[in-house]
Amino acid sequence: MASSGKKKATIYDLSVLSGSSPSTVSAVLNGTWQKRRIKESTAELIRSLAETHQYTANRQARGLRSSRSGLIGLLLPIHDNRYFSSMAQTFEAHVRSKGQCPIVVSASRDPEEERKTAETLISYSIDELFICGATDPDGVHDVCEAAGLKHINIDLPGSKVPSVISDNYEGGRMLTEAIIRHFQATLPLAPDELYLFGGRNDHASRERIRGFRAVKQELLGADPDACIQPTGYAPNNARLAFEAFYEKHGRLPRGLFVNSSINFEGLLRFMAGHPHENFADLVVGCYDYDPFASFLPFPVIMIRQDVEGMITKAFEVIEEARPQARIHLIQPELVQPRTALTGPLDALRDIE
Amino acid sequence: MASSGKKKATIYDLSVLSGSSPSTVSAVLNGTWQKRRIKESTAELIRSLAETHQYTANRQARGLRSSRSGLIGLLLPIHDNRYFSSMAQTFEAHVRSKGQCPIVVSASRDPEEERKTAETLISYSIDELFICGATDPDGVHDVCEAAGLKHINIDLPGSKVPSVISDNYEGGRMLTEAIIRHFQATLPLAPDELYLFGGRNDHASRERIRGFRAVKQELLGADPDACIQPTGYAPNNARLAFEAFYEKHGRLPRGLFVNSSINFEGLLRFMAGHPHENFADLVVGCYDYDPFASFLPFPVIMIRQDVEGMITKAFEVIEEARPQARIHLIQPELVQPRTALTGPLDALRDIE
DNA sequence: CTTGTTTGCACAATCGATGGTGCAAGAACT
DNA sequence: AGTTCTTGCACCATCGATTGTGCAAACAAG
Repeated sequence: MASSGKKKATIYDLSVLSGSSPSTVSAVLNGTWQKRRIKESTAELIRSLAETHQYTANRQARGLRSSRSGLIGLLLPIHDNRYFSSMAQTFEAHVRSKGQCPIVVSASRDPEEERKTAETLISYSIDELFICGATDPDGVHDVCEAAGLKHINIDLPGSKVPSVISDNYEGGRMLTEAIIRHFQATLPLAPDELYLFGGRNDHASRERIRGFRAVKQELLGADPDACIQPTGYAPNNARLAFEAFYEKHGRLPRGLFVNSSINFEGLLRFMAGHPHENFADLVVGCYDYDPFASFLPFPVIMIRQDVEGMITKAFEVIEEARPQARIHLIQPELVQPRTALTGPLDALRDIE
Repeated sequence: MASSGKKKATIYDLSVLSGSSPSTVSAVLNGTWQKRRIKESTAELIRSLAETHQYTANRQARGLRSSRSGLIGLLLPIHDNRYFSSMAQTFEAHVRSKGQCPIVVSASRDPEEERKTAETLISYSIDELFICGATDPDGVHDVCEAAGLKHINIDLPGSKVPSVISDNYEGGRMLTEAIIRHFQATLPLAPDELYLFGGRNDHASRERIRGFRAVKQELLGADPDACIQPTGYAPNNARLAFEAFYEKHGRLPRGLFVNSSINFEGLLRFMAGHPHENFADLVVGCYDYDPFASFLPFPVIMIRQDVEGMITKAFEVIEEARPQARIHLIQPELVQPRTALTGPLDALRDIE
């Protein structure tokens, strides 16, 4: 690949060119020169030399010396999903606005991989780590703790440091209620016509399920265990669960609470094998927002988690001196069918 | 945040503990010890000490010395979109399998930001840079070139180094033809009933438009200029264009070629203000695949670009000794309506 | 028992930036 | 003129790992 490049200029090069010492050059270029009483004219000279020689500091050297890197990490389960990708997008904007460099990595919901990934990031001396949706937040905590790295949990809580998460109980309630109300004008739902699919034994799923069951009890008067089907997060497992149900009952439940957009993809895979008409009376509630899903041929009620709110709060909390290991709840938002919300992309100007 | 952490162990700590010199410790731990004729027993001792003290090398120090970092960068326009997020997901898997650390950053389609972001990555001594969907690939090239950094273009081509991109002309043809054929059984399309919306003056859009026009000429016998509406990539600009058309004609064209899923979101925003029934005879072709979009209430034909293929090819090409600045075309795939394809996530096991 | 080899490792310079300390020249003051 | 400040910068150790070089001890050969 193209590599004719001469070596990058260093403070030593500039020190020779300017006739001052490396430390002076360093001070001028990193902004501490006032403190070091460098003459304005000297600074000016060095700055212009740096400009013409396209100097940029070697961050590895700086980081080595200062044991900080300017990197702020975000550990995600996956990239390929609107919820997490908007998390990445929003995170990036925040980090950039602080003049630091975001580094976003995914760890596939694997506790071992989460820890190893954290180790790797630590070996680059990242300054802070945002742990988002980790399967084992406390495992990652131990790794961070041992390295003295500031960190915080998002999306799924840990018990050792503060966590900023959606109010999943309330969100679960809102979504369940919205599904039920959607049927009230016509043929009201029976308790065993409203199922929850997807998710597993994590805090978010448990809270959503708790909200789901509570509202079913309140509004439908019953809450059969069989209506809870935590099939994990893989789309294909969800698909299999839908197939199994369909096989057994000859149809889907009229009301579906789908635990995440990833699980919803499992529903799509199921549907690909069946004609649309089979789902004429279906109402789906999905715990996650996706603009395209909102316009599907059956009513899709969605929950949009407040990603911007969570990231903002997380940055506030992580800066606190002695943060308590408490959970900060961020309210999610109910999104009616056929709604196209704006997202982080709308903050970007479109360069034509 | 939690920071009781003792300092991390260094080779100097281990050298004291083991009674050997730092260089010996270094050699043992980085695998060059055979070459240095270190006794197996010495190596064993050091390895066990490293184990019990949880030693991990400081990559900034290593990178400073060796002027490599183990980081491989991916520069994206945005995160928050299934095409680019699957790019990130796939890229990450490839980099991890090479034992290196992926670093994914977005630059908002802004040429200036693209260059600055590349500069930043370079200051961390990244080893390679994959430039994906850049508005100004050659501008980024100059920055990389000056730093002697290996790089390659993906998705949008540059003229200075190899590029791996979709065959957008062929994809445009396929998609256009599929839209037209979709109407042939019923009431065939007239030339002025098939419009293209979205995209701008970039290579991908130009090629897709070229394919679009060619097929219209071939199959419909005409290709009016007015049918090309390159509204940029922002969803809201696309929405405005649809509104304007609707205002003027009282309806949308029956056939729509939408340049990207982001532009498609603009169509959704337009639709949110109008009842579904208005779009009973609509057929949309979208140049990008999104599983939810594929199941919308009107036929949506999509193009899935071969992300895995592009990334694989890019890794091959970037390793070549003297790569030519040529364009490698990767064939995209036509996706019929109501199709739920598997993606990079399916490679992950689901931990229950 | 001397000379030549091989084995096994230690030493020290180096990557580029940072920041504490020291010191000369000029200004201010007595 | 002598003393004390202040200004303006240079010097040097340091961060942790890599790597070329040198050298003693162990061993083999004659």
